[in-house]
Amino acid sequence: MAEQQNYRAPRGVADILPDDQTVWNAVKKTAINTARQFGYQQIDTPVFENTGLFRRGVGNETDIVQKEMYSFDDLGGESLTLRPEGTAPVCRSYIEHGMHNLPQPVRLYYIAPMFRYDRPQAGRYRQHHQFGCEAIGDSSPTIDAEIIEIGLRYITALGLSDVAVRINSIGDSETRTSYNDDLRNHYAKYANDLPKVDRDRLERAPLRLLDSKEPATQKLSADAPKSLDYLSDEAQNHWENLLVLLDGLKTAYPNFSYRTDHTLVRGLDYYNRTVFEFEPSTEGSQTSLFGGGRYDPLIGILGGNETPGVGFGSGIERIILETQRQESLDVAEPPRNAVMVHVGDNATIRAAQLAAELRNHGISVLMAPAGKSMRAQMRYANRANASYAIIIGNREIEQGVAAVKPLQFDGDQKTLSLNSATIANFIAPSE
RNA sequence: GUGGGCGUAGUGUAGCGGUUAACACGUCAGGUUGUGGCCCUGAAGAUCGAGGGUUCGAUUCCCUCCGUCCACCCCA
Repeated sequence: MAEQQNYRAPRGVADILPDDQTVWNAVKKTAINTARQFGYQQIDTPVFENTGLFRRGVGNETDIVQKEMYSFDDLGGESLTLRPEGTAPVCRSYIEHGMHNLPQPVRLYYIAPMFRYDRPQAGRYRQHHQFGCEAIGDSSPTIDAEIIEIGLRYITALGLSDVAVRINSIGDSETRTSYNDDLRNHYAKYANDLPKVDRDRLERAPLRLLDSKEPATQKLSADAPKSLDYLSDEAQNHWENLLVLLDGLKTAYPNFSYRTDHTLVRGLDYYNRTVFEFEPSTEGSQTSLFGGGRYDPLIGILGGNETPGVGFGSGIERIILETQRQESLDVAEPPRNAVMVHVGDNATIRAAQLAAELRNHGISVLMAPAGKSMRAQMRYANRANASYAIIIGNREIEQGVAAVKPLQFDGDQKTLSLNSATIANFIAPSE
């Protein structure tokens, strides 16, 4: 009666299969080590939050909030949203747990799934994972530089090269208004020449005209007013100090260079002053590997005391794509210690017992499939990438021994007494 | 949300308006007496993405949907 349904993963989401896990783990480990090297501590926030957190935090007019959120009402009628980005939740947690009582700045990192209802394509998924860092409670440009340095170190540790760093300062909210007005006036003079996508943006988000991909608009952007010319004295000072600090990084990172780009703006409302983006110099569209900036207004917007913050997010999937494109990561699954080859009911029972004892010695042991021929089990051991085959048949049971055969290197098969300590001693423990 | 390419066994591919849809890898089983990797033999595995249409007949042509990839949008 019921139609048979073949389920597939929903659009834009993916399984991370066992063969993918080695790369994933290598990248995550690199991320964690890098963050720790800068004194950042891990934080995990819930996968869903109250919808209002993102409406207020990310900004109600942003594309993320307008059309990309997975929002739903729970059974109690509460509107919840699958986390589309990591900064607002971390700031919520900072406020909720009174982290202003900790030594400032509070340095936090996370590796977590993010959800955005978006049309999938290479490097863009409805569920993707971000490695992110947030430094909250310090307005000094040294922290801006630190956040960018984490990116450099991360990219370097992954063996990636040809990654371009662009930075800009979009100023403070006080100066942004007059900047936006001037920007709007600049483009408005040529409004009739603008493509309609950009004409729409003119009112709504003039900043976005700056990074428009439309050639007609780009031509106008070249001599558009620059946010850097509108900085308050304080923001100007912050910006200049940041550049000095970044120049200072060149001794530790000889290949590091950056470019200030007055067309760099970001799509989340909470940013002020410093914004930056890392992208590979190779062609492609979904290229932003690492991006972020300063968000001094955010904690206040979310109801906390005015507290400065700066951070970044970096997409794990995109990083993996890039390491594969550059073949910069050489990851291989290490061999397993041993596969237990056992023929005969008594041998199987004894082999299972021995395997359990060997695991007490820290050895990883895989049972070959029971009831199959010895040849089949040996083939299994080979495919399992095992260092040793431990062979137990009726002959071994009678003599109280086990045959131990090295599979990964040349060497003779040894007959050892059927004793876990003896065998464990012969096989090097996993660590 | 817009535009374009693609959709054949687990994976990667071939194929053609017409009888049993091919190949490689992988899987499973063998290659005599209990031992892997190479090699050899055999087997299983595909309603040719789904639905509809054109046709005597479609996996092959057309439409819709779904998925995927690319570009836009946006962003990580």
